[in-house]
Amino acid sequence: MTHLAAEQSTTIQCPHDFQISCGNCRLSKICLPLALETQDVTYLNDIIQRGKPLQKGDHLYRDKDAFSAVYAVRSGCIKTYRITDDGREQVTGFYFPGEVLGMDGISENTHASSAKALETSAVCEIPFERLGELATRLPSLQSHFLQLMSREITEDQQLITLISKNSAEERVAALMLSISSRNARRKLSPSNFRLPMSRIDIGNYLGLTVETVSRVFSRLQKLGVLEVANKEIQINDHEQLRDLASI
Amino acid sequence: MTHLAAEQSTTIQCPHDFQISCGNCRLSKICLPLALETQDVTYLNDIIQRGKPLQKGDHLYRDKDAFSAVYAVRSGCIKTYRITDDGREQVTGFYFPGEVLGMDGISENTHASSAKALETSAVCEIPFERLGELATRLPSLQSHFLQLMSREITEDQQLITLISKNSAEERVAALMLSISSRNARRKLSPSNFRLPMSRIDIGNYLGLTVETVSRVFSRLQKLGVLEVANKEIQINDHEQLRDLASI
DNA sequence: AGAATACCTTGATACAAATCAAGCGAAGGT
DNA sequence: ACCTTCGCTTGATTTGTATCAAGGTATTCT
Repeated sequence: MTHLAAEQSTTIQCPHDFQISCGNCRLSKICLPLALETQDVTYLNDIIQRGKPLQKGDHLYRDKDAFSAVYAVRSGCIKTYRITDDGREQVTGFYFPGEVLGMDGISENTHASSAKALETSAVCEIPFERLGELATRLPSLQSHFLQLMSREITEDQQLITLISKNSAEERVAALMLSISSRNARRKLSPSNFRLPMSRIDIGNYLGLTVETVSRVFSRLQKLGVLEVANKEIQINDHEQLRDLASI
Repeated sequence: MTHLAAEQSTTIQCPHDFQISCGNCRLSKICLPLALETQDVTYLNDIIQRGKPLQKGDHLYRDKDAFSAVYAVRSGCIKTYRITDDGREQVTGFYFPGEVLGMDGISENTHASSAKALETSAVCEIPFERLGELATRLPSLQSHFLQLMSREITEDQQLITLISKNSAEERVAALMLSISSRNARRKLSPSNFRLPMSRIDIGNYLGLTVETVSRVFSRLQKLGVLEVANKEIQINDHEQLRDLASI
């Protein structure tokens, strides 16, 4: 939760880069109003702490940790998850650069889930208290933050629907399309990407076992919809994939 | 969305009653800070519109409707749901008196789900714009509203976990326990209540078919955990029900 | 009151995904 | 370089829930 030393800020520049590299992404909803209304970007540096570097497997926060900040992903990928009473893991989300996580801690002042880096990642810490102070002065910041939370709600509800109404094939196809479109938003290839998460994580997110996920990938490959080489995914036919996802 | 005529305010008094009858419930999180900080309850009347009466089957809002307010349930029960691409219904929540719904509309300015009364109900309309204005002046109101949204997120994530990791029996048991504890919060019997929703709704909420829900109720009754007479539920053994829900 | 309709229950069967099992390849540690 | 571990794939079998089917009960409407 501490400010990182100055010499690290050269490699992880935050938050300036966001506005340049992610002008159209989720995070811009927080950064942009600040920049626009104050006409002073240094203001941003004041509220958003410099990037926290995380190694693969590091926890950003754990279930029951005190809540003090939300986090914007700068690079890499973070998964959030809960552990059920019988010890199994439920992945509740994958967060890519430009996306914000940690809002689950607001209601009880402790986090209701854990967040773990799936690969070497950097996040920006946005101290909640200062965000609150600032929001009272900048109504647009407040409304953008509410939008962020509301989006989290609708996305969770989409996942509920996906899990309870769709087949294994539809679920996997939908996730691939989701990652694809999030890549597109980041100006990356929507057809060619590396999955940062394991098959187990995918299964735990979609309510499936590893074996089923693996079989679905094989089936989709046999159909020619996509090619999969371990973690490398190449989508050959977006149209057909959308049909299979029935979205 | 309009203020109701004055003569109706005698039967549906709002929001005074909330603070008396639901001092410990969710809604208090919105009402109380207002009352405490202003020392003037009429202030509340200014922001919270008088109750909207709804008949069974009436819609409070529909998917894609313009978003202008959130709603606090005053009496009755409201379900929220989405329609999937193939026409099936996914119930995303049941809202009892003292609970707030409609936050899904904030991100896109249109509702992402529909809300329908399961029985004769009354709700309070809380115009979002005025809530926002007021929140900039009352930081505690703002933080309470954020808490409300955060709780919605954690509850949705609990449902995700329930659906993807638990058996039919566990899901139904968990729902019964949830309704039971929400009744307790309203000072109603936690052991004896009437279900406002149909078996179909329960199934659509828990990701099960009607038949499975019905079979589970029969099984639980055979075990002596609860007694079910159509919509009347009597929980005989909370302990055992918790075990069955594995919560 | 009686008919029509919606809702609920129970049984038989089918099926998709879980589980059990085994082998393979890549990565990490000594 | 070898061994161990972890992650991924594929096959055989089991199982929980969906589906199909039919009858019963409550509710609504005329």
